[in-house]
Amino acid sequence: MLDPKLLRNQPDDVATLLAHKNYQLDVIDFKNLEKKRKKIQIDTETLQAERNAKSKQFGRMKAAQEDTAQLKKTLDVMSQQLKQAESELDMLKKIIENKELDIPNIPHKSTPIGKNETDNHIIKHWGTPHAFDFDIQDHVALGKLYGLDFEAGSKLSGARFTVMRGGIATLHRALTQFMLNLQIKQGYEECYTPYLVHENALKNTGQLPKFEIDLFKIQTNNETQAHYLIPTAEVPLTNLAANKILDLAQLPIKLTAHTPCFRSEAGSYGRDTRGMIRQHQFDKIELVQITHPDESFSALEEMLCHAENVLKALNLPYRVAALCSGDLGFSAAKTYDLEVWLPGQQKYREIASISNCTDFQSRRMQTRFKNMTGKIELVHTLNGSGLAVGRTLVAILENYQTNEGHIHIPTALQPYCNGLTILK
RNA sequence: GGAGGGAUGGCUGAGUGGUCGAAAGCACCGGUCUUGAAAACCGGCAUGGGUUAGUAGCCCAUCCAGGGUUCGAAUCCCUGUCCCUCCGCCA
Repeated sequence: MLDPKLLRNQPDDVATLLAHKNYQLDVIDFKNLEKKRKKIQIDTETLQAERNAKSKQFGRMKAAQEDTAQLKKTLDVMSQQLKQAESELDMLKKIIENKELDIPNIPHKSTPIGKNETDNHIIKHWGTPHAFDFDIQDHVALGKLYGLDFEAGSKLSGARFTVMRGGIATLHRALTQFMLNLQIKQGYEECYTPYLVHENALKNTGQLPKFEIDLFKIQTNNETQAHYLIPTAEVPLTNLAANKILDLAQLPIKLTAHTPCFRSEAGSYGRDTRGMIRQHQFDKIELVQITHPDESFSALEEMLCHAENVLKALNLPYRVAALCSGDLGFSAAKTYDLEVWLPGQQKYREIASISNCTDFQSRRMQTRFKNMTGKIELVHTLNGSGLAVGRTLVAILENYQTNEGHIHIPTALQPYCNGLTILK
């Protein structure tokens, strides 16, 4: 959520910034609602103050055994008026709050302005795509040889589900362990969290109320409150700090977790239907940092390095994109994407996304800290992949293939593979 | 699944209808004392919102959440959530 004061005091400036994110803020509507709110709130609070004063007087008179009949009459009337005023105010506040929950974070000034992914800035390349002197295969053809079973996945659960067996399953598991260990070494605390969360957790990180369609919702018969499958571990990890006032000394908090992620992929029909690039369920190592507001942009650079180090250790060529304003996610002020080279597609494909959400999430979930002067301030939250496991597996299959259709296992993963060095 | 107990400020914990935003202790901050520190003593110390030029003042709200009773609710009633203890079941 944006700072309501900023929205109130400089709605036109905010609208301009949001336009860069392809979001149109209805300034006139907003100003009108605010004007109404202000009037009703002042009226209501004045009435409340009067009621409070008279009620106290009532108590005093009662204690002194004076006659309170006249005063009670006045208070009866006031009480009725108040009920109406309060409910009117509540309704208006709800309307405004619901609108505010739909407004995305504003892009940071270092985020390049642009319409869509074609305007992203490629800021760096690492490694060179391997030149193969034979006809290469894509991960679908290669994976099938070693236990990647798309048919079994769709038989069990439909499109966009995959079963992994044998060598592929080992490689996938080795990747998660390798990545987790690396992130722990880079200073993150390893966590295991629930994969089902309440609506509120998703509201805090910005997936709800706007993007419910992207989520899997679980509703059992005897439950009053639904659960949602997490679309990313960003949700449980970031929410660990919800409703807390942290000590300055606790910052930054650095967390990592290996979890499955569940996404309905509504609106991406027909995209990436082949292979395991876009699945309803995939594993990811997530990184989260909770930082002092002054430190968040340096933390973003640091997290980018932490993600890059995974690809470097696996010797996979990649590039880094600074997302333009129009391609930014809902909660992000600035985002870097890591794109790995996929020989099978002759393309760089997103394998990690690292974002600074500034105070957008912390305001929603009330995560604050006491600064040096004892004043309470909102923290900044960041999240990033370290990395998406399924897509890394795809990259390894395609980048490490041989003429015979074998797969070399990267040295960094071999300690986790029970002596396996090659899939053949 | 059955039976009971509970949820109060950063923490512990008192408070069963009015003057309670809330005792006390701990923690924290400032001061006195001290060569310095500790101890002791004195003082300060909840959050959100509104108004405002204001991190001044004033006002409103908040004692798990949502409803209700009442002129008035931390306190009484209803519903929900979460936690704890015992029994049952269970990886």
